[in-house]
Amino acid sequence: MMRYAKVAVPVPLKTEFTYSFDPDVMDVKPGVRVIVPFGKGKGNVSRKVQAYVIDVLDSVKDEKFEIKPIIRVIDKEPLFDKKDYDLALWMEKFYFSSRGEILDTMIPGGKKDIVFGGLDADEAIARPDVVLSSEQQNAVRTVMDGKEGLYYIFGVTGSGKTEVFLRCAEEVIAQGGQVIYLVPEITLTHQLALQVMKRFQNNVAILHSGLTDSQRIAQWRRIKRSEVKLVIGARSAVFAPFENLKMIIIDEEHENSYKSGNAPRYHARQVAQKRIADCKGKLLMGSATPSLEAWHLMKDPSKMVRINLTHRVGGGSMPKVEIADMSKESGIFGPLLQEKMTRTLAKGKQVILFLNRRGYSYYFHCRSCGYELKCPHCDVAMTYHKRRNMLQCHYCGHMQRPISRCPQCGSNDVMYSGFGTEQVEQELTRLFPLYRIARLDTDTVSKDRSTIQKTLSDFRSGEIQILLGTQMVAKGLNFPNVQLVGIIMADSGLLIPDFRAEERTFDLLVQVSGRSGRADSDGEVIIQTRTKDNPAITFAAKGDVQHFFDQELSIREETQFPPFSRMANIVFRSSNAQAARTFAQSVADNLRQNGKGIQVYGANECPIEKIRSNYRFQVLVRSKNPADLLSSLNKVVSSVKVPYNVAMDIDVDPVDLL
DNA sequence: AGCACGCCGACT
DNA sequence: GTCGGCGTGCTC
Repeated sequence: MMRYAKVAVPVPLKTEFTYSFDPDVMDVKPGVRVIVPFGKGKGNVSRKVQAYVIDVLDSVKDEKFEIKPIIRVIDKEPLFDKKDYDLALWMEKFYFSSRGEILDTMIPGGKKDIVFGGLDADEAIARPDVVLSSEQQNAVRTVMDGKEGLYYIFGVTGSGKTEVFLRCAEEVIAQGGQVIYLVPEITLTHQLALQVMKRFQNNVAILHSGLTDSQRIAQWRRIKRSEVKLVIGARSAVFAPFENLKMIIIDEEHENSYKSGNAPRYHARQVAQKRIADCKGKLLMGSATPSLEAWHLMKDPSKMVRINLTHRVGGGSMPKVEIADMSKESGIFGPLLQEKMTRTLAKGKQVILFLNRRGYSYYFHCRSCGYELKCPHCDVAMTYHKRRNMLQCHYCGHMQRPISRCPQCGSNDVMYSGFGTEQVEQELTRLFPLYRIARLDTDTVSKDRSTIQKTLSDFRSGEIQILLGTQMVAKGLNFPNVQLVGIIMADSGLLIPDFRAEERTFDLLVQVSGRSGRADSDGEVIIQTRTKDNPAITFAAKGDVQHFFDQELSIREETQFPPFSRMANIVFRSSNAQAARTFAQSVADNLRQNGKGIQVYGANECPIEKIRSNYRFQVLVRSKNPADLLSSLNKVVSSVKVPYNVAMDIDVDPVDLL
């Protein structure tokens, strides 16, 4: 007798599909993965996809479609249970994704996080015998003796948050609980993994990017069988299927990598909150620069308990920060930074330089007709890479030969302007010919992974004196001999049309500054900027984190931006601009008419109007009440029919609006 | 999403 | 004449 299985397929369809199987031949039960034929495939044969078994039925009412048989069963034992599935359903409602795609994200072996990493850990995992400062001890006690709920370790860079996290984890485990420890993608390295492994021995499972699918599944099973008590991993580790979960730790809570950029656009912090509420556990987060969402919650201790760590533990103190006004300068290095570099290097100390742009130069611009060169597929300027002698689009990767005359009017009066790390490196070799310089950005690293480790160990040993890089040098580095950090262009992120531009700039400045003076009291930071009065810059220079966040928070309150409202960004994309615009407009109208308690903006072009030859429009929806936002979106989304040539992507709680 | 089918333009 | 562009439809 045939039986039937309801399965979820990893496609953006919110329906479950029914397949048949012979129970004498196959052991199909809820929670296992199966391979099923699905839709049309190459050469008229259905394509085979991995699907997730939700339910098993004895009979099925007469359906008008053909029921195909399951091809094979992948797992002997279930990989997910009712609780995991319930979480998937919660996410389906919350993030407007499909259960199939969500399960595919939750469970290893499906879609994997594309992770790029390899830096040293910020605060090397201390030996367990290390003596905690009284602040740290107090932090551990506050968390462990408190009741279930949300806790935040707000501590300056280098204040020993990691050690507090690990002590709390140890205590929870000692009490029989299980712990998930989330770190930003970039932090999860072999080194950190080894150290955590040493400390927690065989009680730990590490979900990192280097694992193969089968290794990931093996780790997942160990978690499910409670063979381990601690999981450490990036964003998706928040789904680790512990039966007795009691604590989730989120290190560097403000990091954007906790928000997924595609398919189920979930935020790990949000999912963590949900899981913690369900299991009555504790959510422990920490950062030197909290997200405004967290900062807002901390204002009310009944919602989130804030614990301050005010001192550096490595013997260093906070660096002295100076702003260098570049509004009247034309070069890359102003006199102040150049002079400080000369002095620092002469003392035998090291320098880190930060610039958030790679490549050689940015804008190709014709001075006679005003033409600006853009990528043919994207609404983005092409970047010139000198070593490769190529123009490259940093969005789609398109490359073309550089040009020397204007393609529009033929004039030779053209120029490239704006500089990136490649040009800075060239300038450095000219200015400081006696020192060894290394550049760390995706261009120098993508070649192979070992270069990054080599560069860092050469820097640590002092063989390299100047380390120049993008985001990659902004966080996670802890080099005691670094006494000067130079931020070459602090305002580069402020021009982006996004309500979080200042918050992000501030975070970055504080984090980069934190690389200086880790081991002594003479650390210095020079912030070069053309907008010296911007609050993100002035507050970062003063190291005044609290006042910046308070001020930013009151602006958000006045303007009713998050965290004082909830937002969704609906993006419509199509190779046919008119189709995208028309449909976006109709959804916007529909929302205005049928939504309740929401504000609707648009439809408008996205700030980046075109990416990969897709024209993009957006509708922004916002509400004071998250339930109104979700129900309005739900009502409209389920009633509209998305045209076949338009893709609609709903991003709830977006981290950027580009 | 991913793929096939089917109908119109410009090319070895 | 065919190759291939993208508009349309469907997935148990």
